[in-house]
Amino acid sequence: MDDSFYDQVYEVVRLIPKGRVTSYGAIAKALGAAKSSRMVGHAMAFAGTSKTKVPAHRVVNSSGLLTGKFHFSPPSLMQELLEKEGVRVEKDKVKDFKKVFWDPLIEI
DNA sequence: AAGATGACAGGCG
DNA sequence: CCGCCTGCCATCT
Repeated sequence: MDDSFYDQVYEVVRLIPKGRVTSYGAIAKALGAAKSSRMVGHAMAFAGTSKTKVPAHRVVNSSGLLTGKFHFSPPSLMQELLEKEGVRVEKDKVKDFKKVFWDPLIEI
């Protein structure tokens, strides 16, 4: 569980600048596995248990929806962290998603 | 080895 | 605009 697919995801997520968010599909694409978007999400679930600290709260689905907020403790933590970083969140959705969206393909 | 699962994505009604 | 179904792929039991 170290040099696995998840580790690749963590690296990308860790590169996400503060106040920015990205989508699972974008990360999957950056890893060269656009169809493995689900694996990205699964990797995030392990992010909290993984040795490496991963800002999973900066990762949302393609609609900017905080799908995995329930995996946080408390679930509201995800939204709070985002707002604290300057990301507007409304109804579990990222406001101005296009503005705060960070494309790993461009950075990497 | 086979089946079930999942923080998704895209398409359809 | 919202909700449901299917596809995809890696991991786990």
